[in-house]
Amino acid sequence: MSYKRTTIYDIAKELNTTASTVSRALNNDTSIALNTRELIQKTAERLDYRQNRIAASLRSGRTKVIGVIIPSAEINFFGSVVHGIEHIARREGYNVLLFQSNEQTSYEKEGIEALLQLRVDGILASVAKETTSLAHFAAIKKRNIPLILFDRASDELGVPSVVIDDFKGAYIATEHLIQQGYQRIAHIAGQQHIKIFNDRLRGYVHALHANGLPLDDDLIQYGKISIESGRACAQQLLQIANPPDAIFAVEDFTALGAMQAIKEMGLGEPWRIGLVGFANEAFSAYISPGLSTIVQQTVKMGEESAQLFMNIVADKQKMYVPEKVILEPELIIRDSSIRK
Amino acid sequence: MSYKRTTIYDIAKELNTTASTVSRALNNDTSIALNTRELIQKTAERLDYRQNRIAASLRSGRTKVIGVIIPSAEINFFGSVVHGIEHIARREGYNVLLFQSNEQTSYEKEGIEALLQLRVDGILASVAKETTSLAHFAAIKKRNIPLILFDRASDELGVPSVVIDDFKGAYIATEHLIQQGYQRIAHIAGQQHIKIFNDRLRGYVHALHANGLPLDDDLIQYGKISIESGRACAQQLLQIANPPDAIFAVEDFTALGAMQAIKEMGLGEPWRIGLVGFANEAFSAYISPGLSTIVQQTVKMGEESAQLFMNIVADKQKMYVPEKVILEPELIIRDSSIRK
DNA sequence: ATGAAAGCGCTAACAG
DNA sequence: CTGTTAGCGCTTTCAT
Repeated sequence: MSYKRTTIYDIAKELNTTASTVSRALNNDTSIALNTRELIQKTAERLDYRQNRIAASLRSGRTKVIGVIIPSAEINFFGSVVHGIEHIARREGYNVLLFQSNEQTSYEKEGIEALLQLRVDGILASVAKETTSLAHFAAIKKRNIPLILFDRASDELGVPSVVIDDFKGAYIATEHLIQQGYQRIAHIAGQQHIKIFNDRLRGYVHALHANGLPLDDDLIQYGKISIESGRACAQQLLQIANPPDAIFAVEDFTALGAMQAIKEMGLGEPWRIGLVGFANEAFSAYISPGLSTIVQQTVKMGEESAQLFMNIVADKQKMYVPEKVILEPELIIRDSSIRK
Repeated sequence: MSYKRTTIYDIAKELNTTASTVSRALNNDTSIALNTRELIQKTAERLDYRQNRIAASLRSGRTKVIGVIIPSAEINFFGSVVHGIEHIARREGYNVLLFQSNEQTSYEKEGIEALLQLRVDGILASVAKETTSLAHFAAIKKRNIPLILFDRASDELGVPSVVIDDFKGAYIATEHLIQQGYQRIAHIAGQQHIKIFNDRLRGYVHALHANGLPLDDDLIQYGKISIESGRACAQQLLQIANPPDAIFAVEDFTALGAMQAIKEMGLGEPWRIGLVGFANEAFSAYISPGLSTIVQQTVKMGEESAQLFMNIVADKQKMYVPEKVILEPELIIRDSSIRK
């Protein structure tokens, strides 16, 4: 007693018409008389019909599915971006197929491979940290599948992208510390092969220059996006002969590690060492002291990415004139950087 | 100059053989001679061939895609569960299609509809908070598509499920507070139409009984999973004539709100009012005092869910003898519940 | 406004 | 071990 799926032929038979008429009616083709259209749609519902999109895709060549590759759904940032993508996708009748690369190039390749096999209509991606060569992404472009990069983007491929102005974010974070009266501001930097982390380093340097503060190499530690790395880098920084009185960390997790180090080293009231992070992770508002940080317009980022895709679908031309959307970062001031 | 995709016919023509041989070779069918198999595979690679899974699915009736419906990817818990699902799915050659219901029944229905249209081979889902009737899930079962529920499950549908032993989690959380010497332990409960929240309430009540403590209705506040609700409920509790000396909150966000209320009301050292949450959210380890809480085996939950699906695929029978996997919760003790 | 017919690319009987 | 053939369910030209 296996369940027999209703097809357009069943509906056609029921109503003494043909599959093509049924197909047209269900797609609301205006060349079908309104009353037959309505009759067919009602019958479809009665028979619990559901379009077989596999068959439709095979025939039409379009799947109405967008593939999205993110490093990890567990990072709040990407979760919100996906929300934004889904918002626009849903509105335009697309479904979103999500892939996590776990920051690994091998998974990233697998994901691209799978999405290409599934014949998704487009791919939106944020590059894994481990990834250095973008050759596997070039394969997407080669096949004329629209590709949009967000956040961890690159100009190398010549595809549209949506990014935050990381330079500016770092700049305003650093400048905020300067305005609070901190004098020796350190920076815990991220992996420099990743553009956004390099942008943040440069933003930091520029803010110092613009405000007449000297750049001291001893005040820059190269770490990673992790609590452990943040703690280790902060310990290094606070041990030097002429230690910093504030730290701008490349990311909130790094900042959290730094905060733990500051507390552990018993350097007095937390604000003694000013601290600003980047990303506004879920925990940043809840720790004490609250962590000052840079908010990124994550949902907007997703929406803009999806919109760029829709633009390409509407006008293939656009793929070849890659648009670049740059979103504004914003500073959230919490207790970790308020000097008393 | 549009890109022409390579098909098995192109490969067949190239090698003077037929599509079926090519198809078999690419699927590593051992009935094809090893050398022809290798030759075909090499040629496929050379021609940059990628299987059209749309066509394969249409023909075979299987898509090798599992649909997963979660309330939100932004909740850490579900992010990890998805990791677990992907782990098993990948191993078995399946892809995972993720849908977020945003805790809304309407999106949940849309998601199910979309997944059914896409003819996914199975659906794994966690029910939205807003959802009261499971009729739309019944539609999946009716179509003989394997359905597995995880975490927010229900026995009503008679489908396999994977859940945490919430009763036990609440029990050990409460008992831990008792063992620390707290005497008047309050509970901030969640929405009672959701089974897991009711289980937690019952676990709390049982632990009191088992340890000879009286049950006081004044010590139970009904709230929601949110910081605001946690704060409001805690304020209520701490204002009564004979206030509690400890609180077991239904979830970490609720506990966080309660912690804020305790701090704001200036009730002395944080541990004066013992506090335990549930879920081990990302922030719980980082706030101060660190929040004691119940860890759930999230990745395991995903793996078990996917495994249940694989079992059904291997043996259709299983769907009708719904298995239920119950995972053990574990207590993490942090400063918020250590009495000095 | 509707019907007839072809075919998207693949898999799977069946045949040999 | 390989080839022949049919068809999954839909869309879409072409015809009427």
